[in-house]
Amino acid sequence: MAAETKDRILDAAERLFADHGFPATSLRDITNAADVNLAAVNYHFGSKEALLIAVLERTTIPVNRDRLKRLDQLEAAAAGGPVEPEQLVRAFLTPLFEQQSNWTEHNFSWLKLMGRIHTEVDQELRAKLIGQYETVLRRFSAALRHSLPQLGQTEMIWRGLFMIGSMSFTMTWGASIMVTNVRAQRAPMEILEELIRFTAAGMAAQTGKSSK
Amino acid sequence: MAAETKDRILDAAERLFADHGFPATSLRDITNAADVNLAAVNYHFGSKEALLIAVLERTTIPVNRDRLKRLDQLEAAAAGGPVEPEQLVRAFLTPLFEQQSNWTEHNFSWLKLMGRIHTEVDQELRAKLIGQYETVLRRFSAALRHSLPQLGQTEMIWRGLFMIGSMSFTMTWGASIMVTNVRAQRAPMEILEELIRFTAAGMAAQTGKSSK
DNA sequence: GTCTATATGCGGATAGAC
DNA sequence: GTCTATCCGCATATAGAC
Repeated sequence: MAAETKDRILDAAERLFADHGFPATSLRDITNAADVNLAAVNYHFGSKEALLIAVLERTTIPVNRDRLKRLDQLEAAAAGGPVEPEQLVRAFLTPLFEQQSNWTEHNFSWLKLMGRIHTEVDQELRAKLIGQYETVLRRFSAALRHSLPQLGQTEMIWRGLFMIGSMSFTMTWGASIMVTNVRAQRAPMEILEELIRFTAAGMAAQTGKSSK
Repeated sequence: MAAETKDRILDAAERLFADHGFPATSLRDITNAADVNLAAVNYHFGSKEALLIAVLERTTIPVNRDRLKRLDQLEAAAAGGPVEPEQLVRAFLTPLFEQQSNWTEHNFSWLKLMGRIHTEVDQELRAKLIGQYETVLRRFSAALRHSLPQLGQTEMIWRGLFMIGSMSFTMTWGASIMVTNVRAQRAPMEILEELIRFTAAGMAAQTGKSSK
């Protein structure tokens, strides 16, 4: 039953962290929801913070692996030439959405949690998590610079930030908005397509120096 | 000294909520930083949550007033015709950045806090805050539909969400990124211009049904 | 209005029985 | 591996002196 207990804790923690945030979620909330003993978290994971890391890595590792695989394929197909910016944006965003494709109010916890992480976790813990993204960010920004040579490096950094912001906010609030606003109803993959169109257009927008 | 105490609490709370988040900040942290007595918060504001609302409203009210004023001017100038989407995006985003134009690591608390609110505060409290935005959102989305008639209502909702995501994430993390990455150095008003270019391009991106 | 002292409860973590 | 019982600190909030 050991493995099952661990997974039940991970599932409950993922959902509760996503819904209420990390500091606002107690171990008692988690162990009650998972229907396991209070002491089990510290037995299996060591601490609340280590539990958070385990929850995140369960998904970030395969997502980032998939991102790099897609980028490899695009660059191989381009044979040294630039890749379409929209293809790069797509390769970066798609693995996230595929991770949890049945995106309903009660079934998109990891996405929502990842959205939260960017704004909620303290700097120190965040630094650990960002380490996992180093390769991904480096390779994608190099590819984008190649395909959008008119962009300066500073512009690239800021536009990348804007893109991650759209993505993260959408993951955090998208499902809630679909619940409260019937007009917003869309399948997750349609929302992904909307997000790709929006961010690809933003990334490729004219730079400040040229005139309209 | 009463008014001064209240303001000192508001200033300290704004900075600490922004840096560490609402649940992770204790009243002790706040009253120590403000150099006032622990009991002063409950005396002046009633509760920790009421203090948060006071901190937010100190800025949201003038910002939203300014947004509507700018929109009034644009619509008056357009005399019933559509307003350029970029002008609408500019009118929506500028008041925020002007609110705290000296944007350095330790001097952009309110922006950062507003970025956090979208992801950190629980649904119930957020609903109260969103009430203040109702008029603003309704009027801006009507104006955008007028100037981008090819967008369906659903697409408009999602693109608005993407825009708010970019804005919110930039406010939360922009200053930290400037500190850790020298290449990202920019004046706040230049970042605002970058954000306007990015989001205006995204809002105006071709819709899904048309071909590239 | 401002302070000290304190009520009361929840938090993470652990000791030790089974 | 799982449980109960408990430690101990910090949280918000308030009572009541000044």
